[in-house]
Order: sequence, then C-alpha cells, then structure tokens
Amino acid sequence: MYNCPVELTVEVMGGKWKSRILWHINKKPYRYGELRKLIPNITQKMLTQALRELEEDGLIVRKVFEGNVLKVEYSLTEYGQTTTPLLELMSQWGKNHKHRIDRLKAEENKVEIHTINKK
Amino acid sequence: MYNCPVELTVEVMGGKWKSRILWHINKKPYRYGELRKLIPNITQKMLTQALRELEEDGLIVRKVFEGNVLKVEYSLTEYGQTTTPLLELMSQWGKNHKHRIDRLKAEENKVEIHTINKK
DNA sequence: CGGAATCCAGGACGATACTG
DNA sequence: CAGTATCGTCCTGGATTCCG
Repeated sequence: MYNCPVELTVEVMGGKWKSRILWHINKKPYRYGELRKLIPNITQKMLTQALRELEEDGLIVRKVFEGNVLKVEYSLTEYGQTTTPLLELMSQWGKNHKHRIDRLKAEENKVEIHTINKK
Repeated sequence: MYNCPVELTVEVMGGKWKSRILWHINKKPYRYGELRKLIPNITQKMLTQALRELEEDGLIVRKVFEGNVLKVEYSLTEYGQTTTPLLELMSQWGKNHKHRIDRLKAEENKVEIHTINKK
C-alpha cells in the first residue's frame, strides 16, 4: 500500500480541504469558527473531520480554552511545520498552473474570434 | 473553486495514481504495458483515465508508433517536467512520514510489552 | 498491444437537524 | 461556540467484457 511515498503524502495532505486548512493554520493558530469563515464552503462535518484526521496524523494540535464562552484553537505542531515548504511549493506550482490555464484559454478565444472574422 | 492554488495542484496531481505515474515517467518514457507492470494493482481503466487527464493537463504526451505491433509511449512534456521538484519534495516528506509512523508504532509496542511485563 | 464500454460498490462529501 | 448525529448523493475507483 505504501510502496510509494508520494502517495502517502497525498493521503495525509490530499483531499478537498486539508491543504487549505494547513495553509491557513500555517500562518497562525485559528479558532474553529474562524476557519469556517476563512473556508466559506466547508460544512461543519467536513471541517471537523479534516481537523480530527490532521490531529491524528500529528500535524496540528487542538487546544481547548474553558471560559464563559467555549474557545478551541487549532495550530501546527512542530512536526506539522515540516509541511510548510511543501505547501509553499504546491502553492507556487498551482499559481503557475492557473496562469497557464488562463493563458491557454485566452489563446483559444483569439482563435475563435479569428475564425469568426473569417466567415 | 480555484481560490486556493494548493488545491488546484492537488486536483492535477492528486488522486490515487497520478503521482505514481508521473514518478515513473519522470525517469524515462514508458509504454502502456510497462506502466501496468510498474504499478501492479492498477486496472486498465484507471491507468487509461489517469493518462488521459495528465495529457489533457499538458503534463505528458502520448506517442503512437505504428508497426506490426502497436506501440504507445508516454513521456513528460517540457511543462510536465516542472512537476519534478514537487514530486521530489513530496516523496521526501512521505518517506520521512513513513519513518515517523514506524517509529511511533515501535514505541507503542514497547509500551505494551512494558505493561504486560508489569502484570 | 492498447485500449473502450458497461455495470457496480464503497467511501468521500454534503445538507440538515440537534446538542453540551 | 464548537461541535454530533443522521441521512442522502455523487463520484472515484474496480471487475468484467469486448474491440481494432
């Protein structure tokens, strides 16, 4: 199952939400509600699930502060910080890829206009 | 959808097989059948599907060589080669994570033995 | 050899309602 | 505020069969 280290990485940090959560927490600790606002489309279920899995994998810590109002804060563990360079590189590559997509789409449109003008 | 570049990267290179395919093709071009042998558990369907998507994203090229026997070769495009550093880093992180898992498991066993001896 | 087509199971993901 | 619990959907990935 784990013959491929790359796949193991995808398992831990892949999925629809984990990378984005790590990306935020990377900067500073966040509360549960804050994360919900930062990642608008996520449901409570998926956020909770992702947080639990990241915690289980030792990448983040859950800290509960008791008070009049309940406060829970999530932050990167020391080990979790090893993901930062990786996320950085993934983010760079993603941005570059986005540019590529946009450029290709623009060229496509130019061709279409060209074709239309020819008619 | 694409507000997060990291997620875009996951979409392009994530999934169960793509990273492994890229990982192989990275070294040298391979034929369809060779890839099936290199990635034993993959089905034709998933291999074909992954190859098509990688091709569509501009990361790999499909070259057909007509002959007595049909021969199809897949290789990285120039753009596809930009994934190499990323895959390298993901592989490193995955290896390290594997070590961590194994170490933690070993410690767990020590505790168990310790507990048993105490009984 | 290198696929395509079809059918299907399981798990990821989501919507909604409720809780300490 | 920070979650659980339940139910439903969709989509990935797999088994099998067939094709140029």
